[in-house]
Amino acid sequence: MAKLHPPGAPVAVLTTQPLDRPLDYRAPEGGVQDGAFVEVPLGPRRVLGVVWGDAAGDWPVEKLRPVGRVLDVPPMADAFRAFIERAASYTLTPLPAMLRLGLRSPGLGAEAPGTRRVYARGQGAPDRATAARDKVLAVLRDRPDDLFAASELADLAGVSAGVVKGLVASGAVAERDLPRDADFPALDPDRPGHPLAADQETAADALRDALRGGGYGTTLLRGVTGSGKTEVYLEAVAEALRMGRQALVLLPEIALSAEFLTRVEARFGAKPAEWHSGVTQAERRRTWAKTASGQARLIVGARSALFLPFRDLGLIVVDEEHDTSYKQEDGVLYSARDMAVLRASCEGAQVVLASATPSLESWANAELGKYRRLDLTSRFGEAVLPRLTAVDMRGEEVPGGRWISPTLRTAMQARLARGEQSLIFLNRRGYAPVTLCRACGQQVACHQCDARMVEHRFLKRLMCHQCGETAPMPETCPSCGVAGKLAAVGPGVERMAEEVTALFPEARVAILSSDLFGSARALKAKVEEIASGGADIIVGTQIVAKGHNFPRLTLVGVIDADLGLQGSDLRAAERTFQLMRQVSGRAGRADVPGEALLQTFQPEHPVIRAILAGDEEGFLREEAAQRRAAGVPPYGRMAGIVISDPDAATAFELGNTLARRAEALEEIGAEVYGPAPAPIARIRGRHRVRLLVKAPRQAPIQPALARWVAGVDVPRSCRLSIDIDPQSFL
DNA sequence: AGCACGCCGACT
DNA sequence: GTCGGCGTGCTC
Repeated sequence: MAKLHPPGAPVAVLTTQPLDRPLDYRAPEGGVQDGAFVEVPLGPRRVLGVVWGDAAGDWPVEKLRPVGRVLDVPPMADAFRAFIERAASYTLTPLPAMLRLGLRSPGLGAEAPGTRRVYARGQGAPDRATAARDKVLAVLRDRPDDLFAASELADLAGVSAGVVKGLVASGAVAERDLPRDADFPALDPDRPGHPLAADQETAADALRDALRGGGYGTTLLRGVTGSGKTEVYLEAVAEALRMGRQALVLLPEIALSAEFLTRVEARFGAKPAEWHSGVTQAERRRTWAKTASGQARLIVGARSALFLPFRDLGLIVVDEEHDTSYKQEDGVLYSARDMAVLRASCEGAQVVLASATPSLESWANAELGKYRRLDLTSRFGEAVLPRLTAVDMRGEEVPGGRWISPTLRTAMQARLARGEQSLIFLNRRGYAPVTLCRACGQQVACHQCDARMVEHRFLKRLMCHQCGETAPMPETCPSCGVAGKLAAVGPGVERMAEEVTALFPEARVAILSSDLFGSARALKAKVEEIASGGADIIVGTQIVAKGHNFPRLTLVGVIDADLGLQGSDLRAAERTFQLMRQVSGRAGRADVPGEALLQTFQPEHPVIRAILAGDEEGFLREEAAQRRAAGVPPYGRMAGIVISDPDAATAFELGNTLARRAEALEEIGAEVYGPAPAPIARIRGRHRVRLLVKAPRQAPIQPALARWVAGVDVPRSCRLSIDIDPQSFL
């Protein structure tokens, strides 16, 4: 329980300053509670911190400085502090860096927010009717109970904000000031939901029981695309709300949240709070405060929402739990899926991991009995799973510079004739992955990275996919200077769109690729346009695999099913399997059966065969057996260490020193591999060297790694990062 | 992270 | 002489 420290008592305060431990201070007048948000003096500055328990006592009491101000915010709950500690030691992240994730509220410690002016339907009639005024009144008639910001209402009506304000005088539009920290609307768990199919009802019952039982538990909720996973876990959310507890739903991509918010509104009668990079500062501030007070009951967000100050968290849902974007790859390295489980175990909450294609980790945990497992078997409505067929490219006549086989072309033609949509999938952004000089044979490469520059014809530029650097498309070869000999080699989505347009000049072609949209909002608008029939053929990268619904889509053509199988990464098979299943699942959701054609040069490859057979259990069992034999995750522990330095020799020297002095790792039975150049050996001008540590499943890998790294001197110019459970084992 | 302290090169 | 470059180390 949170302890109260009397005035003048020594207390520990954790700040976000990189000091790797809390510092001791003197409790202020009136005392202070554990978890309180405080301002403390640090050198010449005042910084934000959190009271982190009793003082360490290793600093002379007479030298302690007093805590400054205690902020008027609910203290950080014991469970949240425990989570930050455990997350820090699990990921080997310094405590202050982990705390920083939990203090991401804009303006924490600043004065209370003011008001915002909102507009709604008024009682009066306009003094004079104009076309613009009618549009505004029409919007208000459609949504009589909504409150709008002036600009929001003007946007919806397609007029300027002046029109809205002009209507206020007559009383046709009512103007009100709302506090910026207004409560979120109440969610009603007892509104009638979608009628559930029998297997959905069984699964929902199991989740409700788990919640009512109290305490921590994790459930893997499996169901093919369209089987109604969302309806099932919304019933778990409803149960958490009934119990008076909070719920968190994590989504892998912000663009998906719009559809989800609509479903929440349909189920609970109001929208939940949102937390992701697209949310404004003022709104984030409100969400943070209302999460801390417990007033916000359901939060929908990106992985960073795991670090919100919940008052009583009862449920975390990780939707599309296999999605690789849940792994944070820069800054603090953590897997949101694993951190969700950790947070839930600190909070005594239930976790639901939902996916059509679960990660091998979650599947293995369910096999071991650590997770409960619920399977939804039937596809919702009448829709059936798409038929999957391989197109053996060895037997297809495809001219050079073209990638669509006659078989796929015929299938697309048939869809076009029937007015149905086709999706051409290629997981490669840009026009062509390689730009080659036909005079000297060199490929155009990034100056700062060991990576090729990728031509983006829409941008009319070359782009490095590692560092984001762009350059104008050169006229002459950067290596030999010869003009007019640069040639695009290989396909990217932009080039596929060109080929599709050439094959079907009458078709409307849309490209979906993450780099073609400046904002999540623009992407969302495009997706909606396509879904409502605004395109005949969609050409897309893996962004199309992430749960967007295209009801008219009946054919998926995978240009290169072998793409992900190249290289020797241990997760290559798992990733390819998941991606192919997810992409194929886009076809035939409504009442028309779908078809997926997978172009491959190796139809006999075990992974391709497993995908075609649709034998997910068999695939996972086979993959699990191989991982077990190799002693790799989830049947062994791994950590990746990346050392980077402007000078390659310095980085290698540190790598070699670490490899030589690995006693701390040998003690726990772990092995060290490397150093070797990292998969991308140079990024932004820094040379990267990688070591891999493999340990037995039960070995205490984190403390051993900490002792190991502490035993060597890291030169100032070197950066060393440790990634527990790395995604790629290359 | 900031910020101060300090130890060397080019200016009034 | 001293102004300021940024390498080094400290913050309860």
